[in-house]
Amino acid sequence: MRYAKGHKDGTRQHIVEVAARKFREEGVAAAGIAGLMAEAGLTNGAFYSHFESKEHLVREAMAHALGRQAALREASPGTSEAWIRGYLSPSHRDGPGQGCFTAALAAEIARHPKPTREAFTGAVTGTIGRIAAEIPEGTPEERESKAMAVYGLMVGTLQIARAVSDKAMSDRILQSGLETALKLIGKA
Amino acid sequence: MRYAKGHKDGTRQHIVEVAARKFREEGVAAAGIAGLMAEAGLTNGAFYSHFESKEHLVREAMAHALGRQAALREASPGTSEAWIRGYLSPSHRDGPGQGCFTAALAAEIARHPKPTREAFTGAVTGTIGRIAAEIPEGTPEERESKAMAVYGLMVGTLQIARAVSDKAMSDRILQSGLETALKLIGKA
DNA sequence: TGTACATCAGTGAACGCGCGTTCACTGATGTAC
DNA sequence: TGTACATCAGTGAACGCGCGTTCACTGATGTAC
Repeated sequence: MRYAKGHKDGTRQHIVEVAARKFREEGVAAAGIAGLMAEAGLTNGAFYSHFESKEHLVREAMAHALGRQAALREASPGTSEAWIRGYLSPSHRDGPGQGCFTAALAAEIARHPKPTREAFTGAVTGTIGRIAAEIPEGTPEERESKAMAVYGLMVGTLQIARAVSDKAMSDRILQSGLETALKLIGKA
Repeated sequence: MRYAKGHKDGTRQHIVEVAARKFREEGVAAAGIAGLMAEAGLTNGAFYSHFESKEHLVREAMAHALGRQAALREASPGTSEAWIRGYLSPSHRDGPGQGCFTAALAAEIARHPKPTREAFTGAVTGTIGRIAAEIPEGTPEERESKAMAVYGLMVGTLQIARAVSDKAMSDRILQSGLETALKLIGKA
């Protein structure tokens, strides 16, 4: 068969989306090429006509996931509170595949090559900037500092809530993180 | 050769220590049995006369690392501030092998079988309890809630500081997390 | 219009490798007689 | 005291398996003449 114009770009995009989900769900190391391609409806061999290596796909999947999150935030600014409530919610905890890339994979990204970590750094800088922009009081430095702490709190809290086996305790952890996060940005 | 009494226990303990370090440094999935045993000065075959499976070693290594951290904290109570300063320091960021197990592996633990997550839950409960005990004000519930948020902040902040490729930014993230954490426990 | 060839996204078998796990074996020592 | 056997921590080769990656091939379509 021959393919319509833009077909290959579409396929590539589809692989990136599947990867972005599977990496967050299973971890980068645990998600293999063959399984990924099968879920995208292709065979393993096609992978290397789209990407140079698995590491390059990691970069693209990360850019996709982080970019999507940024776009969603930009689309509805001034709603830090709603964003934080969604972030520290049971449904985000229970659905890592469509959730925060940082919470799912920061520890693993820390062990990846520098180009991957550089791409990550750019996205984190953006996220912190967006949080800082909505903090009502303080100098720019104070607001950036607070935004960093709030983001750290959100990421760590979500991770601990995911790792803990006791549901009631997990819920309390989310709730506690939420209250403190809102207090820090001056919304409670 | 025949071995002295207690020799096998010593060997086992040594394997657990090596594993606790390598898991934190490389991740559980990326640290293999053969490499682990070689670093412990043994060959791969000996592993299964000490442990039932890799997953059982994960549990033991986690208990070891988390227990050690708890013991260190108990040995010098009333020094939350010093503990938090050490936690959110460049040297902790740069030495995950001897550092916080949660920050290094929480996301991976979340994908492990329930018994592993249950052991993790117990340790986290203890850590939160110790932080809560040193918060000066509030009802027990309020102090537990604050302790959960502080621990989440510490874990997330350390992870982001580790993943980011820009050293200056990483330092600022640690510093910001530190200031806010101290403020939350009423020490600044 | 008909034929020969170029294009190219995707197939699927194979590569070497390291994984977790198993197992027959080693060899130094302790014990029984 | 000397010999035969039991014990057992550790060795190292091998198991099947899935990994990331390579590559010869397929087959539908577009293009040239």
